[in-house]
Amino acid sequence: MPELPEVETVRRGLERLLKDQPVVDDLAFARRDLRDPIPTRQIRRMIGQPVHAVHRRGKYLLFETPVGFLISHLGMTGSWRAADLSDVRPHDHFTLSFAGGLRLVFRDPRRFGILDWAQDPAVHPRLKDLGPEPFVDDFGLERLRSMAKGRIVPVKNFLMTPVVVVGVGNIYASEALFRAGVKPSRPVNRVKDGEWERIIAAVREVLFESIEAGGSSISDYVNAEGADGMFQTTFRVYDRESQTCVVCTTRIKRTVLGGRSTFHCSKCQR
DNA sequence: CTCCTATCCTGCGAGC
DNA sequence: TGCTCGCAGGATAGGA
Repeated sequence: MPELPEVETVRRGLERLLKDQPVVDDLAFARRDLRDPIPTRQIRRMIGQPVHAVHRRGKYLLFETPVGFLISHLGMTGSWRAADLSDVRPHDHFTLSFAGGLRLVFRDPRRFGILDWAQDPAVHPRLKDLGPEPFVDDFGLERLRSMAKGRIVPVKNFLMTPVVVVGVGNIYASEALFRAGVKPSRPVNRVKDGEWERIIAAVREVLFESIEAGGSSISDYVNAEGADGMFQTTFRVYDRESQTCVVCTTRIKRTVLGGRSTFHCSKCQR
C-alpha cells in the first residue's frame, strides 16, 4: 500500500486523532507475529504513557512516548484506523487504546507489516542503516554518484533501495523517472550528473505533490481518518500500460524490473 | 562485493 | 456463476 506520501498522510492523521491521553491497559494483540514476532512485552511499556507525537522515518511510523517508541511499518497492506468496539474487521492484529476512548487499530491482511519497539530509534536495527530522507540535502548528487559507482543495477531498483534513499517505492520510482526523462532500466553507472539532478528534483516533486494530494489510493488505501488520497488520478505512467503518454502520445510500456511492474514512455525516457 | 530471484501472505479482478 | 491465475503499495535472505 504505502510509500512515503501515504505513510506521511497516515502520520498526520494519527497526530490529529491523538489528544495526549495515556495508553490504557487493554492493548489487544490478536496475534504474536506479522512478518516478524511482535515484542508484546516491550510494547506494553506504553501503558500509562501518553503518545506525544507520531514521527515518520522513511516508511516507518514511530509513536513517541516518554519511555520509548512503538514502531510500525505498513508493508503492502497495513493500515491504522480509529475504530470503536463494534468495528472489528478481519486481519485486525493490534489495538492501541487510550483513556478518553480513542482506539487505534492496526490491520494488515498480508502481514508484511511490522510492529516493533525502540528505546532509541537512532540505534535500532531496523532504522540505523536507512538512507537519507528525500527532502534533505544528503539526498544529493554527490551521494548518488558515489553509491552508483561501479554498479549496473537499473536506476529504478536503485531508487527503491532504502539505503540509497527512503520512501520511494514502486509507484513513485516510475513516476519520478518519467518526470526526469530517464529510462527505468538504465544502469546506474551510466546516469550522468545532469540526469541525477533531474532525478533528485523529480523524486522530491512527485513525493511532495502526492503528500499534498493525501497520497495515492489504489485498491483500499485510506488514511487514519478514513479518507482517500487523490494522487492516483494524476499518475502519468504508473498502471497506464498501452495508454498514451501525456506528453507525446506514445503508448506507455510495461516492463518488469526486479520482479516489479515498471512503466515508462520509450520516447520521453532514454 | 554486487546482482537477482524467490519469498513471506491474503485478496481481488480478469479471463475462461 | 465459479474456478484458476496472476498480480498487488515492501524488504530481505541467500545463492550465483
